[in-house]
Amino acid sequence: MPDDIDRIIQKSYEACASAGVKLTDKRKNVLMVLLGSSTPLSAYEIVERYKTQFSETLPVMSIYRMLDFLIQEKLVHKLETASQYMSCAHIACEHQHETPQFLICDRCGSVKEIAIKKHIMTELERSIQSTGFTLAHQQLELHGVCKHCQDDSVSAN
Amino acid sequence: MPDDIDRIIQKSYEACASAGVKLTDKRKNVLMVLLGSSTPLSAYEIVERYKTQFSETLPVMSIYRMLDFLIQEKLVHKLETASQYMSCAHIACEHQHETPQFLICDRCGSVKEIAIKKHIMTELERSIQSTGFTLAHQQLELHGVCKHCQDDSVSAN
DNA sequence: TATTATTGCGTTATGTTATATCATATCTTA
DNA sequence: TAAGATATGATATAACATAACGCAATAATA
Repeated sequence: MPDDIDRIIQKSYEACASAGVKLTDKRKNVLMVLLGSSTPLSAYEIVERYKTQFSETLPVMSIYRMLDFLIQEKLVHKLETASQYMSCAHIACEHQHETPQFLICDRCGSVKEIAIKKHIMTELERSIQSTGFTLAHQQLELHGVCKHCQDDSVSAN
Repeated sequence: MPDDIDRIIQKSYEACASAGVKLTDKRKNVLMVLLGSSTPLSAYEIVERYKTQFSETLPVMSIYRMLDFLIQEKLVHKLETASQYMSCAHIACEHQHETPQFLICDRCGSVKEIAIKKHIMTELERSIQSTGFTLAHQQLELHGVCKHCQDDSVSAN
């Protein structure tokens, strides 16, 4: 896992470099916090973890700014329905990013980022455009219960 | 328009009656506030409008409770991505409610509630289920720019 | 109709998420 | 190294939301 993280960080540096922006130490650390979490985190939770992991207390304001940066560079997603932030699952992938679709487990809070099939998205878009509406950032957030939690509740019976 | 509202309120009473719950005066008034607004409102905005329309100041806490009730009875939707509330566009319709899909204009704040095509939703669901995930409340919120605002920005050029 | 239970709502306090504003520090580059 | 740009810190406050407790109105039932 740490190997993975190193590789993702490496890729992140490259992405920022080619966009002409800088992945500062603190921005990188915020990204590391998110990479190290199995669930998305709120800005305030990031403050907590940052303190634990890096022995430094950052003001929330700074965290929000760094999140803005990371979101801009598509290294982090914001889950609007949960007010939480998570690292993009595809930083180290070679392929282009597609429409992100998030499956949010309302029981354990875990989130799975899956790519929505192109043709479904195309149809969706078409049905939207017929109303004269133009989509901005396409992102779907769907709430439910993940496989793991379903299994748990079965075995609990 | 007032006729429409009367009819919707009437329908709402019936829906609550058959669900065995009560649409109190205040709950009804909150619904009226939402019905009278062309855009979704935050809980705090509802407090303001309630004061104006009904000359009575309700605590936010109460508004939240009434909203919870109205949402439960499917008379009101919460837009998670905007933290705002709006009356369901289909209270007075006869047909069953389908997956609500909201097109939220990031420029003027207006929201259009459209029904997503059944087969698109089915496909979406299938691709989700293949991951073991079970959907809870299906609701899509899509952000963009509405036709009206697009036209405005064209004529502004 | 008196008794009790339930429901609806008010009140107060506090938690959570987010942004505005101005100050300071650090990095670039001429 | 000075000038300007970028990044971060500090403080305050706004906006959204819930917890906990209690009272009052209504409903259920003896």
